[in-house]
Amino acid sequence: MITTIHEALKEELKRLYKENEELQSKIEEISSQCNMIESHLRERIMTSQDSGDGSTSLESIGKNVSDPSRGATNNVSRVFVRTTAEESSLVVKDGYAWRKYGQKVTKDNPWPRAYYRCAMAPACPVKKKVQRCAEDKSVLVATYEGAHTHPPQSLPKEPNSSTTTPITEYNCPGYMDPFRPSITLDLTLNGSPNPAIPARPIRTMVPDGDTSIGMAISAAMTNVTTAGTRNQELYKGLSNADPTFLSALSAAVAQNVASLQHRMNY
DNA sequence: CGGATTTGACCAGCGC
DNA sequence: GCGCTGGTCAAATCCG
Repeated sequence: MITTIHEALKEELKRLYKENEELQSKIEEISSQCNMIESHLRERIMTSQDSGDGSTSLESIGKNVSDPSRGATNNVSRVFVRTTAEESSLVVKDGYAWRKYGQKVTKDNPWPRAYYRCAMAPACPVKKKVQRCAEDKSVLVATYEGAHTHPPQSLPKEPNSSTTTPITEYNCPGYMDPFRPSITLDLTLNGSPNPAIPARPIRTMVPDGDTSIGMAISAAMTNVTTAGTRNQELYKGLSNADPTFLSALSAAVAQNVASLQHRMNY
C-alpha cells in the first residue's frame, strides 16, 4: 500500500519536473510579453498626460465595471478563459446552463459576441456575454451580469477534459459570487520563504479602461499563475523566490485547493 | 418532435 | 432629427 503510494508520488514528481521545464520557458515568453504591454501602457499614459487630456490617466484606466452610473445591474464580473485558438465555439463551462439568445459583432472587436441567459431558472436574472480577446483569439472573455438565484447545475469539467481553462478573473470590488469557492493563501505565515511577501487574494484586478491591454496583462499573469500551480512543490522552500512569482503562486494554489475540495465533496 | 442555436430585424440609448 | 452601436426578439433552422 505504502509502496504503491510511494511509486505513484515518484511518478508524479517526474511528471512535475518535466512540466516545470516546459512552463519555465513559457514564463519567460510571457514575461517578455508583459514587459512589452507595460511599456506600451506607460507610453499611452505619458502621451495622454502630455496632451493635457487626463482621460487616460491611471485613475481612469482603473475605473471599474462597478461604476454606479451603470445602474442597479452593477453585479458584473469577468472571467478570462484559455481555449485552443482553433476552437471556434464561444462556450464557457462554468457549472450553469445557458441559453444563447443572440450574437453580434461589435465595433471594437472583430470576433462576434454571444449573448446568453441563465437557462436553469426562468426567473434567474443572470446574463452572460462571451467574446474572444481581440489580441489573442485563444482567450475568451465572459462577462457575467447579475447574481444567480439558484445553485449551480454541476461542476465545471476537469481542465484536461475540457477545451477551456479558466485563467483569471476580474470582479467589481465587494462582489463575490456566493457559489464560487474563494480562498486566500497567506505566504507570510509559518515559515514562508520570504516574509516580505504580502498575502494577496485570488481575484486579480485588471484595468477596465483599456480592455485589450487589461486582458492581455490578465492573460499573461494567469499563465504565470498556472505555471506556479503545477510546480508548487518544486518551488517550496525557495528562500530567494521572486515575490511576484510567489504572489501569483499563492493565488494558483488557492484555486487548486478549491478545485480539490469540490472533487472530494462529490 | 421538441429544445437549442442561428441570424436578420428591431429597439433604445447616446453623441453629433 | 439622424446615424451609429449594443442589446434583444423571434422566425427559421439544426440536431439529437
